[in-house]
Amino acid sequence: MFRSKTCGELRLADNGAEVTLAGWVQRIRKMGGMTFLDLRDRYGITQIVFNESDDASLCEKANHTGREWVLQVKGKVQERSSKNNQIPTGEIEVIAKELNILSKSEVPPFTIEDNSDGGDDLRMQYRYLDLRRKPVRDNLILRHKIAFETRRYLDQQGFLEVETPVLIKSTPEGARDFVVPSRMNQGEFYALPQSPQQFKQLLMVGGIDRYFQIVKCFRDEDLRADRQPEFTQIDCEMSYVEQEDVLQMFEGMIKHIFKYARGTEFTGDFPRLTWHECMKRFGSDKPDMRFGMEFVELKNDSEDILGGHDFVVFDSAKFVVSIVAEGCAAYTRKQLDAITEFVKRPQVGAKGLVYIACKEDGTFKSSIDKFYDQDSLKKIAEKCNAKKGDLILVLCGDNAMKVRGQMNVLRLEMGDQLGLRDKNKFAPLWVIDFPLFEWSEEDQRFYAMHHPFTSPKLEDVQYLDSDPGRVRANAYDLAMNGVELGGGSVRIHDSELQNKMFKLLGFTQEKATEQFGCLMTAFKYGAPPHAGLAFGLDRVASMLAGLDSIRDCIAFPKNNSGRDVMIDCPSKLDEAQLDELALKVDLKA
RNA sequence: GGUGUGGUAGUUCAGCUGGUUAGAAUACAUGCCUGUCACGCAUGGGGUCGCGGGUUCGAGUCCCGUCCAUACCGCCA
Repeated sequence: MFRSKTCGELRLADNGAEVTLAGWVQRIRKMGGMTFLDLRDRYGITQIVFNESDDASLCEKANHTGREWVLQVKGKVQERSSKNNQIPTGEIEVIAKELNILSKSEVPPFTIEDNSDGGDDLRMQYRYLDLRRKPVRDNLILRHKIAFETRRYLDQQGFLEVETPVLIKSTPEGARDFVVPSRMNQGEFYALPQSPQQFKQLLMVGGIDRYFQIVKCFRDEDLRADRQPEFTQIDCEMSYVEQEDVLQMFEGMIKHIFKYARGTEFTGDFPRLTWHECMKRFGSDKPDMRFGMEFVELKNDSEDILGGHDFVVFDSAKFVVSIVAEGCAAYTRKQLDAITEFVKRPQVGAKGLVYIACKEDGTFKSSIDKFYDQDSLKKIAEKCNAKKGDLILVLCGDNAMKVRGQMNVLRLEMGDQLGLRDKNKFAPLWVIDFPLFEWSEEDQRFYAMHHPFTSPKLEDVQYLDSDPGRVRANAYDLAMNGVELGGGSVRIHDSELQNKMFKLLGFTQEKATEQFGCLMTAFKYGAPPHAGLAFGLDRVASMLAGLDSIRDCIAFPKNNSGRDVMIDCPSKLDEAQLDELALKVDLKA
C-alpha cells in the first residue's frame, strides 16, 4: 500500500497517529529552518512539515521538489500551533519522517489551482492536469451522482438498463450521421446512433416494458456551448402508458436527482404550458420561467391599439409585441442605444427598437413622441401593465413567429441585465401539445417536428389530411431556466397510422420500408402502446453545477470545431487503412 | 457557410492618434527567512507581438489575406 490515509481525511482526532500519505505537491512554503508542503489528492490537501532541526537532509530533499511532483510521505499527525479554518484538515499537520519521490514533474503549463491562470485552450490541451483542479473534479463528482441517482430511481421504478448497438444503420432524416466504413462489407457504412430511438421501441415490442439507458449519442452538426458531437442521454421508454404517466414518472426522476445529487427540493408539481401558449407569452419553446416579463401584443390579427397615429413603422407591421423591464425607465440614451444595437445584430435581426419610459412623475418619454401624445402612450402603458419607473420595449414585424423569436432573445438579455437569472434558482416547465408537423418554407413541405413515430392527439387525427399544420402531437419537453433538458412523445403503435404518417411526410412506400422497415414489420406482431423520453445528461449536469457550458462537466470534451485538442483528433488515415476499407480521399481544392 | 470578439513572456493580460531598449502580475530559478497556509523580502532568466503580404523613413499598433480559439446565426427529425 502506498498510503494509509488520503490527503482529505485526517482530523484532530487522529493526533499522534503514524500515517503514510501520497499525492501531488500543491505548493511549498520555505521558511528558512522549516518547510511547509501542501500535499494534494482527490480528497483534499494536507500540510506536511519538514523541520531542519529534526532532519536537515530530509528538509533539504523536500525543498528541492516542485509543483505536481508525486510524493509519498510517512510521518506523525500533530495538532497545529496555528490552525487554518479554511480547509477541513486545517487543524492538523503531518510531521514528515520519510519522503519518497514517486514521480517528478516538469513545471505545469498552467497553475493547478482553484482559480487557475490557464485559458480554456490550454486547459483542454492538458485536460488531465485540469482534472486535478477541484472545480473540475467537483463537476465530475456531481455528474457521477446524477448518473448514480438516475439508475437508483429508475431501478426502483422497475426499469431495466439495456444496451443498444453503437454501430447501426444510417437514416438521412434529421441530423447528420457520423458514419463508420465497414471493412468486411466494402462500400457499406455503419452510422453511429443519434439516439437509440428505433431500438428502444423495438425493446417495447420485445416486452421489456420499462427500459432505460445512459447512452452516448452522436450528431455530426456544428457545436455550441451546449452542444457536443458526442453527448450522453438518459434514454427511457415505457409500455402501456399515456402521456400523463410519463410526465409523472420523469418529473419524479428529476425531483429525485435534484434532491439526492444536489440537495435541492422542488415544491409542488412542475407547471405545464402548451407549446402555443409558450410561443405567445415567451416566444420560445423553452422559456426561462425564473422571471416574468411576459409578452404583451399591441397589434395582431384581431387587435390594434397603435393605429391612427401616422407612424408608418407600426401601421405597416402586421405584428407588434412588447415587454416591460421593471425599474428601467431611467436608462440613459447610451444604454437604450446599446439595447437597440443588440437587437439589430444580424443574429437577432430586428429592424429597430421602440421604447417607452414610464417616468416617476407619471409622464412618458419615448422614441415615438412625435407620433403618440401622452394620452396614447398612457394607453399603451396600461395595456402593458407598466408601472411608474418601468421601461417598455417594443418590436414589430410581419412574421409574428419571427418577431416573437427576436423578443425572446431581448427578454433573456434584459433578464441577464436585471440579474433575474439566478443560477441557484431552478424553474422547471413541461411544454406540451407540440405541433406534429413543422412547415419548411425552403422545401415547401411538412416535416415531423419531433420524429415520424410521434403520435398525433386523438382529437386532432381528423385534421391529418385537411389541415396538417393544426394537428397537435402527444409530445412534451422539459424546459428549465431556458434550457431544454429533455423531451419525448407517445409513439404510434398502430402500423396503419404509422403508414399514414410516412405518407404525409412524403415517404414513398419503398423509402419508408428501406429506412424503417424493421420497425414497421415489428408493429405487425403486436406492439404495446408505448411512450418515452430522453434527457440530456450533460445539460442536466451543467444545470445542477451552474455552468454556462456543458464542456465543464465532460471529462474530455471536443472544442468548437469538433476537435479533441488533447489527443489531436480527428486525424488522417494511412494508405493501408484506406485500402483495406476500399476508400479514397478526394479533397476538393 | 456567415457575423462578432480575441491571438503580445510558461500563464493571464496592458500597450493611446504608428516613433527610444515591448511592460505588469503571476509562474519559474537562486539567495535570505522556524509557524506559513495567495507567506514575505531581494536578485535573475524568459518575447519570431499567430502566420503571410502591403502602406510607411519607421508597424505589436494601420490595410489585405490566412490560420487558430471562442460566442452566436444557419444547422441540430
